[in-house]
Amino acid sequence: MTRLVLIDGSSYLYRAFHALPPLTNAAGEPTGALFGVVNMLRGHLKEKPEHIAFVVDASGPTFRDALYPEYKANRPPMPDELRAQIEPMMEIVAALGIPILREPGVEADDVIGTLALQAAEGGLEVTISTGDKDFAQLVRPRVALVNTMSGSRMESDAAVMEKFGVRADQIVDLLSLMGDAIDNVPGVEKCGPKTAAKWLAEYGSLDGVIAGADAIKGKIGDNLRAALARLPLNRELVTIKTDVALAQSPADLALRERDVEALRGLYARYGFNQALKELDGGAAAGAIAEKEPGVARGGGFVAAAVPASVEGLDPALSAPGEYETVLTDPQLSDWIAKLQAADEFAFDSETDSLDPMRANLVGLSFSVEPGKACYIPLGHDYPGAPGQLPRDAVLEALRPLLQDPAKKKLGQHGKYDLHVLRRHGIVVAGYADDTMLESFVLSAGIARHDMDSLAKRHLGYETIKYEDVAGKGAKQIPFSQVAIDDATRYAAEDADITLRLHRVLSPKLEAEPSLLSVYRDIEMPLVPVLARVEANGVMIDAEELRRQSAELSRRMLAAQQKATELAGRSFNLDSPKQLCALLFDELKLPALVKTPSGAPSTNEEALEAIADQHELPRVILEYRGLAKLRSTYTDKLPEMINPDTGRVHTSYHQAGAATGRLSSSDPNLQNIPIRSEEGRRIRTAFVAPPGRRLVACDYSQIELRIMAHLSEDPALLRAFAEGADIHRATAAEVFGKPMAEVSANERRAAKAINFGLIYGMGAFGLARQLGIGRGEAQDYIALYFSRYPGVRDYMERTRQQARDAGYVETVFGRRLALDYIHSRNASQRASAERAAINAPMQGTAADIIKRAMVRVDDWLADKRSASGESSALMILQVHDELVFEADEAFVPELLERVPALMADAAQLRVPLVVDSGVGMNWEEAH
DNA sequence: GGATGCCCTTA
DNA sequence: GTAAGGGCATCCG
Repeated sequence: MTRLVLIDGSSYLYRAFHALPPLTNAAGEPTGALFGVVNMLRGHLKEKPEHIAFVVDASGPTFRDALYPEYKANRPPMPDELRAQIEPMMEIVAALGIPILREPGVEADDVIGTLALQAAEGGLEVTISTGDKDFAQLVRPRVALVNTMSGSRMESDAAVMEKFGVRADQIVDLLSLMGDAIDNVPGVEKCGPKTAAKWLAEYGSLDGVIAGADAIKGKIGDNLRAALARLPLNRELVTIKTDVALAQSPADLALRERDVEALRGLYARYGFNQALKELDGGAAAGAIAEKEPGVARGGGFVAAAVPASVEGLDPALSAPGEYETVLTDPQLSDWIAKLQAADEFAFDSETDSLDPMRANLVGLSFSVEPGKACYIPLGHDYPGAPGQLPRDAVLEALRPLLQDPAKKKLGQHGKYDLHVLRRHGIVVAGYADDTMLESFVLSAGIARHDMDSLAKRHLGYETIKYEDVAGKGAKQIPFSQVAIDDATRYAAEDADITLRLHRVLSPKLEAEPSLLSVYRDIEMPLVPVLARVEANGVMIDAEELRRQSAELSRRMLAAQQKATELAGRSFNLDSPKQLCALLFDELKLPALVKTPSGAPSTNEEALEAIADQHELPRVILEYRGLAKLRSTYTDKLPEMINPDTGRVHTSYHQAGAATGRLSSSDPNLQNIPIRSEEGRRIRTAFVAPPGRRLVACDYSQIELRIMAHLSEDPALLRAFAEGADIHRATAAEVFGKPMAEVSANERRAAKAINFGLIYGMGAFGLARQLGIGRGEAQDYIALYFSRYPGVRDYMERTRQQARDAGYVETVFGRRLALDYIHSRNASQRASAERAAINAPMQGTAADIIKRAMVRVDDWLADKRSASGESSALMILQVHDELVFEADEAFVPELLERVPALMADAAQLRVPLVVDSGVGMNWEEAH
């Protein structure tokens, strides 16, 4: 069967231009769109189609312009950087031997439509390659659609139905109803793909919908009726023609010989090194290497088109797996023997809950070689479930393996499994590798680290989703109810894929010594430590919180009554929308702040700004503060007490924040209020049990100290060496007076500058923070940099590093990739620059406290009271603070040792200082 | 019931 | 101006 590939050149050029960063070659010529198109073409040529064409729009009007003068009228003019890439693109296409079609007076879409049908009728297999969904209307036998950018492929009515909810022959009607903003074709207001598909399912066709329009209820029905008159025109505009007169027929479109010399020149000129290598080395056509300069920070496009790192992958790593359900003793013995013989094995547990502190074990899976894995069901209890091996006996049989520190184990987010197994009596040792953390260390800032994403990205493998076996939403069933065959496919795959991912990710880490050490020396040792901190949990005085809730309720009610009185009517104080209408429409108060979407904001800043003109804003702020405390904290925390332990157990997410910080959820114990008086009271409910105390140890000004270390600025280093109040010292420098004469206001301004520096601020932000003019803020900043030139140089160095390498690093070598550092969108770019400034400081602080946690945990390990209980437990981490619960008698030893361990967790050019406090509750200890 | 917008809490 | 998680309203399916 001969094949014809029809490439929608214009569509790809535009999409690649917008999807890729503004790459340039050595001469500074823009190459981003070109790069995307060239890789797309090489992908197609790899399939060696016999016939191929690259179709582009000719200049000049077409029949659609005649039909509808506004057609495509709101398209912005082509950017110069894109226009400059068209000629080179045509040269490369020609040199590749691909026929180019450019038909005057006919849009590329119609050329493609006509050729596709002619070819299909002539018996060719046609593939239309485009980023434009409108082409779905052409899908039929022998005509398939492929989008190399999204990686999607539609070759049948069924695929169209799956994507759009209608048949291919209904696509035109669907598009007519939806309209097309890009082409300036207005559809039915508020009618998107879902609504349009629903109507077409009901009425069969556009004509059916038009005829039945009167029966459609609601606002959307009105919208439909308002649009009725233009729907027939829409249909003409969105229909791709299949009968235009063309000079060429499919037979004229044979792929020609490529001009290697011309290609060599072009590739070299535009810096397409990988393509060049393929020309010279004769490597597989279409290969795209991940290491190609520019691609690493190119991000999405290449990864989506052809998963970049899949190239050169051992085929065994992307093949389907063979999975075994272990239901008998001999099978179990077999697998235990395999695990014993393996250097390292992957494991995964299945449970009936996402909360590792409540989950019951339902099954275990293991893998020792790619493609081979087993699932041992232990707790499937649906009616008719096959007999399973007894859970406790299986765990006993596995115990020697799981608890052997010399037996290396591998998982994906294994902290969860460590919890589950510990709660079933197995304390796993030798947990050596975690694919989530491998990915986190390798590509923080550019990738997700969940298994499904990793499998797709690194193996080109589409995993079975949890929803596929257990359903979703209200209909979701617990894993114990999932049929064992389905469970095996899902669960064994998890272990299998984990092992395969490790085979791909591990060598990448080994190749980068600094990343490897972040992974080996910081992240992996932290896993069991975090598991212990989470398992320890914190004791909460639920009664105290309930009292506070009641008190807050009373005050909220009072505020609500006052607000109703002031407004002259009742309204929902929680609704920004109603508030907006009331304050800005009815009461005509000025809307001084806008939300990101452009609506008037009712946030604190906006309300403060109008608080002198009306009493209501102040009352709303009062209500908001109280409501936040109650709903988020005093009501919620008592609900989160684990019934088994009587304590609250947060989850720390180790791959959560791109800078390397931890995040905390369920509940988040890293944002417990402290600034306001009533908020701080919540901390009195974080208590120590009788005979124990809470001890809080926090790093003082750690990020500024890191800034001093990184910038090596003499004045800053000196201030820290002398142990000065850093904000006061900054004020003294900036305002040119002795420390003792710095006013409270000057110190406040200096503090704002110091914080602003850590966040990569500009004059605008500082002005806002201090409530001063931009010019004045700029003067402060200039003054600051004149006193601390080392800091100014460091900031510029960091930006430059981010631009050159596409990433920045912490003191310990952790990297954060900055995808948007070359964005042509100035605000995105500025944002990436601020992140670049902040990440080394925030990230180094995160590295330091992580190292400290491992050391402190190790020190605490054998500290026990006479009764054998731990003398002290690490119970919380809040970015620069560690909280412990300790025997009263052990507190002095803890205070002697822990702050020192924390301070010694890094050797910087300035001392690290750790403050500590002790109390019956967290508020007192702080 | 799920996604999104807005607002607010922390370091 | 950096980094997070989460509650409530609202819109849509």
